Amino acid sequence: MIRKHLIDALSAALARSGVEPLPATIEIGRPARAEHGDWSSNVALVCAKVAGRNPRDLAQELAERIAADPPVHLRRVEVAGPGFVNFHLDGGWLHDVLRQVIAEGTDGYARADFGAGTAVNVEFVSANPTGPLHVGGGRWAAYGDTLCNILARCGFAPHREYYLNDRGRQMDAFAESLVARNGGGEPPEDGYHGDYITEWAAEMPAGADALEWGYARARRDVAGSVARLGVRFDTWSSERALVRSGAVEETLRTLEASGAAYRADGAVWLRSADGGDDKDRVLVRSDGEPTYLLPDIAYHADKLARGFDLLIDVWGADHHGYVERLTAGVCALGHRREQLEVVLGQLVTVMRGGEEAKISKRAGNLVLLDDLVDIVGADAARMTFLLQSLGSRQTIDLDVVAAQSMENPVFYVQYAHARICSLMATAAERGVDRPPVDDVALELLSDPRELEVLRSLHALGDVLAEAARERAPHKLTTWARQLAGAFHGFYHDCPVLRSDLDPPLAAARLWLTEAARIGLVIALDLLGVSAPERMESLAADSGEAAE
RNA sequence: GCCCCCGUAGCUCAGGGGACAGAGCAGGGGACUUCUAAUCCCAAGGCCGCAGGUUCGAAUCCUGCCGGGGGCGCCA
Repeated sequence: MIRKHLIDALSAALARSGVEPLPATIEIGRPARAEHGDWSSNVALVCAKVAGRNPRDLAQELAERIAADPPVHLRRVEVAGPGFVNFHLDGGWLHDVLRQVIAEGTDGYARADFGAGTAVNVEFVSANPTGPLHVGGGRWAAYGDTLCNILARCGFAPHREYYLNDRGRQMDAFAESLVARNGGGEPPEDGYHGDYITEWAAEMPAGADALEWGYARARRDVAGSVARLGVRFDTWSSERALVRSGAVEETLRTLEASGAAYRADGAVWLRSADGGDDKDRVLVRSDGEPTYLLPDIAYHADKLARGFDLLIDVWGADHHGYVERLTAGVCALGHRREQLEVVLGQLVTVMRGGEEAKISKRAGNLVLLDDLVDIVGADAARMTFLLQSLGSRQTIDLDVVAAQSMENPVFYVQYAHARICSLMATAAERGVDRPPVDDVALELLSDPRELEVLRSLHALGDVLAEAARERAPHKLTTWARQLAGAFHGFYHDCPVLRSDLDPPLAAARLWLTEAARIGLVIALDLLGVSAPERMESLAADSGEAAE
């Protein structure tokens, strides 16, 4: 709202100053320092060169024109630094924000439609169905799920998908290991040696097909683990089913027919080097077995055939070398490069007992996602994964996490929400009157603490759009912490229900509190973290309280 | 050798062209007869790995180096 008014004013001033061509976009931002005003524009700096003007002079001229025909809420406009045009506003623009938050509520506020209904398939986790999910899998689960939540709020139509590599050598080794343990023996050398194999083998009914049974067992286990984090997949795709359907063979035929694949040395190769890869890659080995790549290409073609406009794959960074060949294969089938986007996440390092816990399903020294959730709870676990960008490696020290679980930022944010609920409950108890927001004198909200909460709420729309566009859900986490901080500060300095408070101010503050609640609810919901109405006591939750 | 990611306060990390770089934790000092102190405030803490370049402006973009992690198979 305010942004549009200011940009319009700048645009008009530029036109009247004879600057042409007018810049394609005029950007305004929120300066870091209060003395630089509420909003700031660099247009004069950007335009100075093409306009053949001195930036400060141009900025001065723009400022004068704007002052002569001031946009709403403008108090004064100044030129600063090398040529910034700084807008100093009255608090009214923030009171407008408050009205908007209240009017639009948790469903409507900060909702965008730039996704334009784009059907986007987000594939994440996709760990092999040969065992329980380890801690690292939680990062992909939390990331993928929250990304989908954010995309949905921005107008996309996301679909959560898990791909199961349920055939091949490792599945055979997994099945053999189950059979061996079931018979009281040792798994083969290259089999799976974890304790869970022994446990699962004991559960396996006599006469069961170990591969089928083990697959179902593992899948159920993974589904249960991610469900504890609040993650549910819309589709579990099976590689075996894909093979059975003939889609893999058909993909091969299509690639060969178009010349994208060729035979050499007894194998079938993909001309991936033409698509930007280092070299051509084998699709079918000389012994007739397809490599990983061929069914993967078929799988991605299948996803596109199911009507998705965009595929987002969330992979561990250890697979980065695989991106180009898959992309080349998908493009060779006639799809556009932009339809497949691979997000690479750095791996999670788990520390235990002061040293790195090497994660290997085969060796069996797993640190399970379930273990982490047992220790810190689902909310703290999920928040932990969403704290930092996927590009930076995450180290989870189980000892530290257990010892400091109460210091997890999730409680800071949840506490803000709980405080609000408590405030509202007290207000209801005391029968405090809260007239409709339109009847309340919001201009009474002028304390820096109050305005800070409103500024924070205003930023949510931008934060969400950025998080969606950059596939960076952690930006929302950062925002939630910021809003919670602003609210805690407000709560501390600005009494809402104190008896000596003027009723009009109390009413305005109650609405401000309600707006903060709306912001927190939106963020916590998108992050997949609960918004408790009260915090459980500290003592009851001392580390091993596993629910 | 080539490719990808990272290097910011003692620690864990935000910030990823805009003005004087932020938060949490640890450590120092304060604030509860009050709507929950899981909170708040103050002080302290930085050649933003190094060196060049682009730009009116670089922690941010480009190049090179250094350091850490990962990947370079007719494995998955």
